[in-house]
Amino acid sequence: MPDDGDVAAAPMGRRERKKAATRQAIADAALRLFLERGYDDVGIREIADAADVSTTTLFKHFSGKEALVFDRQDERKALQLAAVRERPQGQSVPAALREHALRNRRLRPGDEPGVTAFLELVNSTPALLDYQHATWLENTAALAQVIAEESGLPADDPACTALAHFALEAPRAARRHHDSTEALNRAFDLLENGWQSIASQA
Amino acid sequence: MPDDGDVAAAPMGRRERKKAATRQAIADAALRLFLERGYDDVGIREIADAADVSTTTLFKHFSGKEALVFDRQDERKALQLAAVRERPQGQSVPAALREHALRNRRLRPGDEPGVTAFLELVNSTPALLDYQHATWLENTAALAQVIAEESGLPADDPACTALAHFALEAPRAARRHHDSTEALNRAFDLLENGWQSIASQA
DNA sequence: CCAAAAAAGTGAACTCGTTGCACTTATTTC
DNA sequence: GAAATAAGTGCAACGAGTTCACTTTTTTGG
Repeated sequence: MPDDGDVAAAPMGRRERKKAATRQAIADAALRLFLERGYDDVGIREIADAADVSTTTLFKHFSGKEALVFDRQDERKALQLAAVRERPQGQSVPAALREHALRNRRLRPGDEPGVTAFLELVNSTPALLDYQHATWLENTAALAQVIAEESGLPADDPACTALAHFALEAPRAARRHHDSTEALNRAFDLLENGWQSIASQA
Repeated sequence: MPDDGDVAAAPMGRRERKKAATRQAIADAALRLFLERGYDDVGIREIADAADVSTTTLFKHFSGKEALVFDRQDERKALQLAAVRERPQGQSVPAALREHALRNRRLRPGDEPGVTAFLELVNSTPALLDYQHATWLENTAALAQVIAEESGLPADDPACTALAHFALEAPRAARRHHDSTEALNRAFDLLENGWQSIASQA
């Protein structure tokens, strides 16, 4: 309680700071337990106990068990939109999406050790893969709009939604193959070739 | 024991017939209750009671609550594969998939009244939409193989998986737009145009 | 400065899908 | 006809998620 060591980062009241701290404590406890013993073998009540809060409080901060793991998906979404908006001159929209997808694939050796363990956790837990994909797809509308802007097509052209949706699905389609890089490339070949005839009508 | 509507089925023993009857009783009770009061407002125990079985028995016949609603998805999958295999001469694979998708869209006027109510139930229940889509996607591998056969591409070419996956996703992408027919067509335009350059390499 | 609103947190009880267990039938097989 | 096999039973339990009535803390404004 007597915690006066202010680091003065943002203009936050005490209340907001405490709230953020509670949230962080919960997320940290959850991630630690999940990494130690696996997602399915850790219960909500255990997490709440470890973070020293009640389950009620936990659910006021997170919408569900899966949400405990993905605390920062909004950033990923924004990065994807930026990748399209700020693509090199002359590069097509699907080409930019391809590049971005390739760049953000399951990371290679030489990342922070925590990151590897995190991805291992996600990739080995069906419930987490599903949740991640579902939230990833929420970017469809925003991405479709960016695509429309960048292509000069009407904002509500269903072709933009289609490209957005397919681009977001591509990683999941590639997941079935041993060589995920080639699979991803083939999927984007399809989209890139198909998009040419659509974009040329604009 | 009422006569089975099934045509020329294998010689069923009494045991198998009773099992099938129990299964049907459960499915019937479930659908009736769901249509009467909505999916979320009917519990498993209620359904078991209505079908006069125990919940244990219910779960020996169906893998979960959602499976009670979709008793015959295998047929739909087989029909899609057939639509590609038996497409008209000279029609491309994605064109056949487009036709099939358009033909099987929801709610054309003039079908049996039960069908309309059923689709209404599914389309208004997120849990059912998700489940339906998940099982629909299970057709990806089979569809990819048919595509490979029909295109002369290697059986494990990721491009086939990509086209299969995207074609199965197209209806979901189109769902966001008011004019779902146009949206579906735009999505398949993308795939059809893109596929030309891939298929021509075979 | 202090009362009262607002927000965070609590703990327990509850719903609901789902599973495990020990058990009883009914049917098939030898 | 006995033994193997499979269907079905009833009940208790589990865990995720939600709700409720309640306490504590922080903010606000007269």
